[in-house]
Amino acid sequence: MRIATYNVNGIGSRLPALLQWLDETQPDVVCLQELKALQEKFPEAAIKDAGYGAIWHGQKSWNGVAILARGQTPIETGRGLPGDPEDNQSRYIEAMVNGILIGGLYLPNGNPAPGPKFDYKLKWLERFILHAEKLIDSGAAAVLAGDYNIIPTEKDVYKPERWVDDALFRPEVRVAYQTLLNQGWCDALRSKHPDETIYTFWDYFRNAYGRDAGLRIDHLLISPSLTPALKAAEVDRAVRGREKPSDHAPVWIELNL
DNA sequence: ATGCCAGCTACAAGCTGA
Repeated sequence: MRIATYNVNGIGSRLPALLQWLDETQPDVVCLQELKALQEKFPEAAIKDAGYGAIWHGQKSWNGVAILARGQTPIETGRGLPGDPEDNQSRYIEAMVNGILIGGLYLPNGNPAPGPKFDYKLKWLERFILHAEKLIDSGAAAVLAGDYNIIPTEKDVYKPERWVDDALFRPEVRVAYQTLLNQGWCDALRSKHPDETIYTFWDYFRNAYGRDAGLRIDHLLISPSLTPALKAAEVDRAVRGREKPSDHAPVWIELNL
C-alpha cells in the first residue's frame, strides 16, 4: 500500500501536474495540502475520472486539505484539528482507508517569528501533539502525513545557519517534532535514509531547485504498529523540475501489509 | 537586508507562502 503526501500550492493551477503524477505512480492514498480553493471549487470529477474517491476541506484563497483513495472514497473520521472551536482554518482532515487511519495536515508556517502567527503555530502544535498522543494510545495503525512546516534537524536544510530564527527551524518547533517522535511516531523518510541529504521543498526564488537549496518539511509519521511494514520511503523529486510545478515535491511510503 | 517567484482575489495591487 502506497501512501503519499503532496502540497500542490493551488489545486486550480496544479490539476494537470497532479493528474499526470497520479497516472504515473498510482498511489493508494494521497494527502493534499494548500488547495487554495473554496469547497465547491475542488475538481471532484477530474479526480474521480483518474480513479480516486476524495474528501476535502476547502477554504477561500488559503490552506485547504484533501485525502484521495484509489478505487474508493475515504471514510471520514474528522475534519478540523480538535481542541479549538475558534480555529476555522482548513488544516486537518482524517479518514480510514483499508483499515489505516490517515491524518492529512497542513501545519501553519508561523513566520514572522516571534509574533501572532508563530504563536498560532505553537498552539496548533500543542493541539496536534495531544491528538497524536490519543491516536498512539488508541493503538490504531495510523499515518500522519502532510506539510509540517518543520525542518526537523540541521541535516534537513541546505544552510542551517540561515534558518536559525525562522519559524520552520526555531527550537520550539523542533522540540515539538521531537515530542511526536518520543510518543512513538516514526519519521518514515528519515528512517529509510538515515544519512542522506534529502529535501521535499525548493522555493521558487534564485533557482533553488537547480542549486538543490531545499528543505525537508513534508513528513509521513507512522504509528509503531506500522513500522515493521515500512518497505520504502521516497521523494518524487523530478516532479518539482517539471513545467509549472508546485514548490513542493510529492513524498510517499510503501507499506507491506 | 531585500527581492527574487507564484497563486489567489479580482481586474490592480496586495497578501501569503517558506
